[in-house]
Amino acid sequence: MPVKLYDTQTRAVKTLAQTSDRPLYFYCCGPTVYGPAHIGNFRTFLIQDLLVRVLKVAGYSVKHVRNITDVDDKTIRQSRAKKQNLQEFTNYWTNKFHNDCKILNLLTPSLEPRAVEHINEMIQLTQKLVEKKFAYQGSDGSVYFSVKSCKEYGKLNRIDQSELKTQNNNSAGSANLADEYGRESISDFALWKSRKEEDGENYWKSPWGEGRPGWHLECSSMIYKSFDGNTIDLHGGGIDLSFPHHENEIAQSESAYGKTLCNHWFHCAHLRVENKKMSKSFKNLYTLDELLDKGYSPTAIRYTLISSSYRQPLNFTFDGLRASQSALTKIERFAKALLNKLGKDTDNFNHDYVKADVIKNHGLLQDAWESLCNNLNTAACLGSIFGLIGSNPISKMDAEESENLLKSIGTILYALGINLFTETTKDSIIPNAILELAKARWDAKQNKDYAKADTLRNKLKSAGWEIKDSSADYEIHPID
RNA sequence: GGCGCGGUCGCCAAGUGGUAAGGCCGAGGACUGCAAAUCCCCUAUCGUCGGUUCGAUUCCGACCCGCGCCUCCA
Repeated sequence: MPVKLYDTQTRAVKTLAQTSDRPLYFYCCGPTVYGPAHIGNFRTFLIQDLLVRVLKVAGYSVKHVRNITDVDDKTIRQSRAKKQNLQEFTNYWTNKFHNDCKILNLLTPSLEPRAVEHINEMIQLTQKLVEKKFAYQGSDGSVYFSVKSCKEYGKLNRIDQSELKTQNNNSAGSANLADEYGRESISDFALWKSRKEEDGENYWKSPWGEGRPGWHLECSSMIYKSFDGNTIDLHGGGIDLSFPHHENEIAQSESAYGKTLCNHWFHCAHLRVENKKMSKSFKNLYTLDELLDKGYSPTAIRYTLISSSYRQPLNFTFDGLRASQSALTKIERFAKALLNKLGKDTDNFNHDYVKADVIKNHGLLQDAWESLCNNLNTAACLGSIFGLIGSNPISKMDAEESENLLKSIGTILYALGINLFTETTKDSIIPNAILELAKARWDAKQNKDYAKADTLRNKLKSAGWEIKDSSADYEIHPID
């Protein structure tokens, strides 16, 4: 099944095609490791992960490279503030990032290059640009890319160079003080930044003196190294990176190497929180830990962040999180009913069914699967799943049909990165005293001693547990 | 000012040139000793005004409103 995806550059939905028999080359701008990633960052990483998963189920092989930005203004500033050396500091936050990724069920990329390990490549790239007269050393010692030397500059974002020259007059932001740096033109950007006092020990030797790489340069170098200088098939990141970061990557790489950097650009829209832009002053910039502390499950968080169109800004709300949790419960009930039909319990569902099987026919969920292949239309996919659930098909199905449907659901859930029945901890930590009270109440109820049953139920309630009966059994749940 | 994105049921949200998926919440019903859970069931003409068309929410134009980028923010 071909996977189609919107391309920022051509502004059209295009089919992703693997070049010859090599994997699809996919590069993502990864995190800058100077603190915990927030859920907005994770939206982008989750959408990228969703794409990789969909590609796998669709039968593509993918080389997924996601970098770690571990040397830049922020990492240097923060590490010095904490009086740690840069590596010690970024290692800590890299580990934290990996841990968060694991909790959110992100697949590990094929390769995770670190910027600080590519300084030589960055110097070589800068040298090449200087030799070819695309770059120059400014009066402050830094090396800048000359935007006017690059005729195609602006092609990703359709920006006219004449606009760039006057941007500090037209820009909504504050004036961009060109003379604070040694640039010839306001739109030129730094490839190599000369050493400054505030960089501390974080500098490297180069033909232009001691200094450190510019941010844009890092990705160009890591892409070149990771994919052996080949044009890559797909490049992703948050929409804010489209300009200037990705535009600058194109300018650097294509000017230096004379070949197209990337054929397809994949950008994820931003997250808003309670309808406000995320910011520390609004106190709405949540990290994964903060949401987990509030009692939301990782699966519900993941579901919330991937269940609407990645090209639209997502308004993240706690109502939305709760809605996701309810929706997931609905899917779990359905899967459980199917499993019951086969005489199975839920314990091994994720292991036995949630897999990246490349199957031709997704049966009753073919529509759901095709929606995912169509520009990652998760909303339509989920709509199909719930449509099926609502049609109440299980009673009419035999064992083989039930088994097939479970396989189809498992495959789609793999693509979505959703595991079911993972909230087992709640049940496993019920104290024995509570278990005994609940049993006593159930027995009283069976004996039609309702007064006693209700007394015991109230007792449980005041201890923070509620009972939910079905005809043959009961469940114990903690009260939120 | 430039480049973009959007305005669909209370909230979230998909979608199509032929009269609107789905989720959450809510109403009603069944079931239940009661409750919960569960099941059933109900709720929109798609920002405004024009145009094209046999027919537009879907195409075109104008307008109103919201949002993003144009500062090393995913």
